[in-house]
Amino acid sequence: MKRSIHQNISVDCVIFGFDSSELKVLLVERELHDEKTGELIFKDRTLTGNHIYLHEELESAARRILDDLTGIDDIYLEQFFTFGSPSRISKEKDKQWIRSQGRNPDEHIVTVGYFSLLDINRVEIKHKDRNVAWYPVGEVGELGFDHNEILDKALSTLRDKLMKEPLAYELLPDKFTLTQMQTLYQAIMGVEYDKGNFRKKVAKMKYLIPLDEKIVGNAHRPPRLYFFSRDVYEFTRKQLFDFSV
Amino acid sequence: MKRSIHQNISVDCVIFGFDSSELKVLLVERELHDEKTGELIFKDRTLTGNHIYLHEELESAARRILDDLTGIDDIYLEQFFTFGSPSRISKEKDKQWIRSQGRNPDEHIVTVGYFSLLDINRVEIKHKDRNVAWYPVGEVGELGFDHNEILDKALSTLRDKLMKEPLAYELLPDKFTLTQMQTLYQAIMGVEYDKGNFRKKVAKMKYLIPLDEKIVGNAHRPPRLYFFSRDVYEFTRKQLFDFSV
DNA sequence: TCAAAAGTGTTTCAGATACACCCATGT
DNA sequence: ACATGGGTGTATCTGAAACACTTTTGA
Repeated sequence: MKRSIHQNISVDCVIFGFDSSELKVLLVERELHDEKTGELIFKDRTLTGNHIYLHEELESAARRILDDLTGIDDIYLEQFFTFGSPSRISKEKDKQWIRSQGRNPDEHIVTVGYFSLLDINRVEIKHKDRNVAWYPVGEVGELGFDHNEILDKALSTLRDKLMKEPLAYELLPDKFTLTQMQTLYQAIMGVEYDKGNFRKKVAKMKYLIPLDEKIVGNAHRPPRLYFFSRDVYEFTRKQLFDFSV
Repeated sequence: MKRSIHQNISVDCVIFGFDSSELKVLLVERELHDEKTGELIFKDRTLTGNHIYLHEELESAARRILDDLTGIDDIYLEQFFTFGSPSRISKEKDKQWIRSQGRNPDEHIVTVGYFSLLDINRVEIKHKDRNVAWYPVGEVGELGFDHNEILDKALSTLRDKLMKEPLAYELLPDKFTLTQMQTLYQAIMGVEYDKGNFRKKVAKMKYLIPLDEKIVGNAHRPPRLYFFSRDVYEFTRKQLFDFSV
């Protein structure tokens, strides 16, 4: 069965990953070749996105894209902003690209931005027909369409949320060390934290549970592993809520 | 010149106002009458919204709605979420209503939510063909479509933003007293604040500038008037930014 | 002169910050 | 034994919160 799509509505996904030192984003390579000569006209990168189907939930459309790309279906996902400027497609190369896809570059397409967080090591990126790779968020260069703007907005939303919710575990392995976690916070927030104070804060978060396991073979004192307990988190959140005012 | 519209994309505006004691929202009355008998089938309220034009900025579409309704064109406006569930139009009366407008209730319409803040006394609501009125946010009842959900999301976004930015002045008259401001915060946040502590905080906000003017005739000690200086605000924000790590 | 709202000052307490120090491991 | 990152403890400072108090007006 073939489903019809919304011509004017798409979803773009900003997929963040963390590789133990840097925050990275998943980008798709875009190459335009001359139809006749096969000569390369340009080569750059874009976020991953797609049109939504008629009668499809926005979030489902985003999950569909993520699943296609990563094969994982339980990824953290969050809508952050909708971009609908008519000048979203204004650069000449974007128009060329759209024409090469048999589509009309003068269409006015509104796109709903989602960002997702995942442990970079969980994923074996599916190549399919296009090249997909991780890029440090600070070194993405000029992306296609308005995707630099979309990435920036995703990043600032991520920073805001990270200050309010313990999202770090979404980007880290199931078991992680506090140094990994601190590095992650520093990479995303762009600031340095005091080790002692950072750990004191974590100690107050009862949903970050220390294990007896340790990592050995580091040529240093082996660090303790922690994991995030969703149960405890939900429970303490409810408690907080109940007693507020 | 007639502009074509996007069939599947609309903008909904949650317009907040404050009347010196309560937070209110602007709603449009919706009445459906039987075509033949003229008998009233139902009567309820909805937010204000409309389809966007092809090649129109989302924010412009929202401003167009606001301007039509209030005649004011410099209103604070902020996108907060996009609603695209295919079940947005599922209640029978919503379908009836849409049919009565000559439209198809099975269309899948994605709507971008904006909320705006304005001094309730600035506005002389234009009636046009429909009844428009202010309702306390806690007493809106069951709205049409998914508009209760949209209103809730707008409210929680407003609360979040109010904790980070001095938005209060958007809802207050140009000159306002600190008691008015405190009442506003309490109305929106749903908590009580200590008078002394509230004023201490305000004293630290250099962009809230006390005037020599006072309001007389209150049968009490006349309160001092304050106003919000955007210039000072921008300046101190930049300063803060410059010195942050 | 009294009621009521405007406005100020003081004390206390929790949490943030800075920073010094000890611990465990591989080389 | 020592370098290095892991991990803990303590002193200080800031700001939030609680609350008592004074001031100014109209009635």
